[in-house]
Amino acid sequence: MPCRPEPVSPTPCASCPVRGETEFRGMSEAALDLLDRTKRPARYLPGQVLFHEGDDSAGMFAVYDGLVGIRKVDAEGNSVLLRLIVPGETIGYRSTLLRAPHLTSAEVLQPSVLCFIPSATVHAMVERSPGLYARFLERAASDLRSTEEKVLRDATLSVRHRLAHFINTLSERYGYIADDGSVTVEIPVSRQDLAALMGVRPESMSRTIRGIEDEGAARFTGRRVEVPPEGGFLSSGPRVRGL
Amino acid sequence: MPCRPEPVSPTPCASCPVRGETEFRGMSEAALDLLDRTKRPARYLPGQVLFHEGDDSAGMFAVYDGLVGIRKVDAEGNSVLLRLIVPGETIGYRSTLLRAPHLTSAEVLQPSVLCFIPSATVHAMVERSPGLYARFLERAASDLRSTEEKVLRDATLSVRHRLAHFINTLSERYGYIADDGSVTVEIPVSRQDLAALMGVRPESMSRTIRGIEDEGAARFTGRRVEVPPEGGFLSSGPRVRGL
DNA sequence: CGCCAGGTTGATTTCGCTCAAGCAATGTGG
DNA sequence: CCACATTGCTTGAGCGAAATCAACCTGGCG
Repeated sequence: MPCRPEPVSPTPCASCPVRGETEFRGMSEAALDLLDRTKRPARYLPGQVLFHEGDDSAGMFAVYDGLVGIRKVDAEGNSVLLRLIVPGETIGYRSTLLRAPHLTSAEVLQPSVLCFIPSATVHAMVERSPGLYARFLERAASDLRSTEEKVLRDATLSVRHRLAHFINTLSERYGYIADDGSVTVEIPVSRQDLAALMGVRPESMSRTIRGIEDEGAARFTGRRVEVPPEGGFLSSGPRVRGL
Repeated sequence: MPCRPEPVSPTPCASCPVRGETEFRGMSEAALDLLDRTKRPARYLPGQVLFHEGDDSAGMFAVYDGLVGIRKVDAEGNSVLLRLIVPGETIGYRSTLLRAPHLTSAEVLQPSVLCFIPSATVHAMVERSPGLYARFLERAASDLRSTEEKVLRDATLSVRHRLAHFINTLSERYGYIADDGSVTVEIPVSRQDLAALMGVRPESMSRTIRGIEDEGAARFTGRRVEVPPEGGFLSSGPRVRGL
């Protein structure tokens, strides 16, 4: 449905505002130069798929701006959204570095600017700066940590508490605090994807939100949540199962 | 409850039967020599804890023989068994390499022989053989993959199907095929841990097993399962939700 | 012997799924 | 410009799977 990625004029990596958070921080001039010459920055629209599970990797993507979702689908067509990728993070590093097929698919969720970095460039860079390996290992470890935490949350928390936790983490990036202390958070994904992110059916998501609204713990309007001060919803945090 | 680890006489790494599957395959003589001089092989008994979540890492463990479980516990005391570590795998590499606290705990589940490798040794080795980083990245990627698959399975499959899948994977290491084609699998963990591995309560595990027995899809006796030929249970594989 | 942890069973409840319909917003072709 | 699909979200009714709470075995082990 959406159109092709539209190339944008490259920002030099040296002055890239998010590079300091990527694996490409602290690299040599030469390596940075190679990156500058071969990267392909482009604008992507929601719905565009960067790669599918099983595809061979042509390279990795660095998120400059926007939001991308990592999805995994089983044989019966059930799917979960494993995680969201925000600016400063990279996508597809595993497949590129290990020259292995993708194990997940990646789909643009918000209008985004991504730098595509061809496999050859990545391999050339890790050859020259061995420190890069350590960075990617950190990234892998971080992804592993968050996925393990997700396993634990999904196994022990109710949908409601999982949602609270998710909105809590969102609030760091997508939240604003009003004068009265209430917090408004912009949820950057559709209801369906929100459900896929919590590992439940869309209907269950709807009902959970309904329940929260009914008791006034928060107000959902479209993709916006408003949590009252001393939010009966967020600050309650993960408690016992039935609350 | 169980006693201390009991040191065993070291097998030289050069003739270690499982080294070919570890990250320490294909290393230089010198590095291997360092490993030989500083590793501390010992025998461990079920129940012994190698480290707790939050502990600083003193080094990593290589599993020579036996079985270790990786556990994660939340604030309310709920816990899941994230994965089992079998011979040829390493434990605690993340914390050691990144000099970060452990994010999970590790508990011996079967009588085991483990080589403890002090942090200093690990760091000295990765300094000298940069290829080691690639190996650990592979390991991290592999752990990430299996954890992502677990998220998907837990979200989409019934307890029964998750159990079938688990026994299926166990059968590769712990299964024997009888003359009549039936498969017997040794389950190397307690019922409690089996439940924690599936992310359910022990009672639910009991009932699930009961249900499978009642319809003759398999026979459970203690820690042994016998699945009849053309196993109505394993080969059925993950199907629809309700089967 | 009595205790205790691990495991099973029973009764009940609750949560989330299924199937089905309804509804608003958007798009499309005549 | 209107009739009509389509898509995303919500709601309802009923069901089923797993949690909860509680009791009760069983086999080690002091």
